[in-house]
Amino acid sequence: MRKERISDAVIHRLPRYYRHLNDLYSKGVVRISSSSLGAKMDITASQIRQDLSCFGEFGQQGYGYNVSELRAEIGHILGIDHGHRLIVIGAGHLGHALLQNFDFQAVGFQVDSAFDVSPDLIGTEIRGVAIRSMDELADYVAAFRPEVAVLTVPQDQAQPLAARLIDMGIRGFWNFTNVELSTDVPGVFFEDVHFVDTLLTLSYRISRQ
Amino acid sequence: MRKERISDAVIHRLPRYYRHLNDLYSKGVVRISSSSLGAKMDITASQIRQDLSCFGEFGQQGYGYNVSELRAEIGHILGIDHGHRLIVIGAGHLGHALLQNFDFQAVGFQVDSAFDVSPDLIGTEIRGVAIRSMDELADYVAAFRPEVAVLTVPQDQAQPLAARLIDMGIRGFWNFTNVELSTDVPGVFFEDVHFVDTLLTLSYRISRQ
DNA sequence: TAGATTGTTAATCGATTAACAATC
DNA sequence: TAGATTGTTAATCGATTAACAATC
Repeated sequence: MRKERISDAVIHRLPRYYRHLNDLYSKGVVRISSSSLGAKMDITASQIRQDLSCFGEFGQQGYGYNVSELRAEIGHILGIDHGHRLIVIGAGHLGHALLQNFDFQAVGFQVDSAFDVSPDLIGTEIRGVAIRSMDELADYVAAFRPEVAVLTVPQDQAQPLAARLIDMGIRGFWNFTNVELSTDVPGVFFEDVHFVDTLLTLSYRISRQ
Repeated sequence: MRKERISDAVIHRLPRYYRHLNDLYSKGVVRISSSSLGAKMDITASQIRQDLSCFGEFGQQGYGYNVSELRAEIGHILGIDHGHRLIVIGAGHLGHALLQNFDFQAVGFQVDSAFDVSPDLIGTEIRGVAIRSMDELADYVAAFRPEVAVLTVPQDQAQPLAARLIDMGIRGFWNFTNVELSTDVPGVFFEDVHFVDTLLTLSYRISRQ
């Protein structure tokens, strides 16, 4: 039974399902039951079946789920087949690390340009991605209409830059600065990657016994 | 009323409280009520008071909370005053970015060494942190007994490396590789920073209207 | 057919919110 | 003192788990 409103709890489990199914797929596993997937992921079979039922019926009684099929379905739910265009703003160490290591294509994002203010970087290329001047940003966005921007810029620039980008039509922010971005423009989404939060959670855990 | 068992939901909100209190503190705000903090953080005042009550009584009726005091209390709860020692394993782009940009000291971690296999990197220094050969790892850990390791190594090395480090006595992992680490040794904690999960969440959101 | 496993409904559990007496 | 706001108890809401008929 498809659900109207999907809870955040479910949404946040989807990428993890996708990751585990990818893993099974790459190992050549053909079918899996909710109970064995649950064992692998350390969650209940019930939860898996409940979660999936929000989006459709992907299994078969007595058999379980076809790994390749379910992987494709969840990928589709996550929108990896939309071919979203993405730009990277800030090509310092972190931006560079992402461009160098992160497989944007594998999750359906197309990147061909990053932007920075440093004359040393402008004109260079990282893994086929051109680093352009921030002066070109507006023209580029107007011409190629990317939907998502990755922000790896200094903290104090993040919010005003986001505001500018929203005006230009950017609808998603993968934000690596340590500020929480916001807007009153509807249909704009932020994913803040707060490194410090996860390290503090770890600190909390190792600090008590 | 202090709680026995603190739920994960509460634990995961603590770093965010800390971040916001830090922000208020740096702006010179002296006191804040649960309702104005709630407005700033977009959660209910009730939730804030419930969360804090797991750890003690930090407010005052009719007044609210002293920002500096509450910040210190939450910092203490998170263990930022433990002076945990930390090492970085892998000094590629991401490791480099972290060493260059991330303020470990501000959250109470001491770092003086990173480890890598690349001869080009071994012997160099990033922001005062020495990059050493992986061959020195065992001796270093035995001598200085760091508690936390940051993993920014290739995927296939992550799990065996973690096993080795656990044997050496490492109890916390800040894991940037795209694999979920595990162990049956008790008292060892993992914080996986799965970049791809947050980007997929963003993808999900921008993909439906 | 018999066994396995689904999707879904119902039961349980836990987390969030509301209410309020206590008190600064 | 009067107003504000806490910490906590009780009420509500939502998420997780259990159970099971349906069926491959």
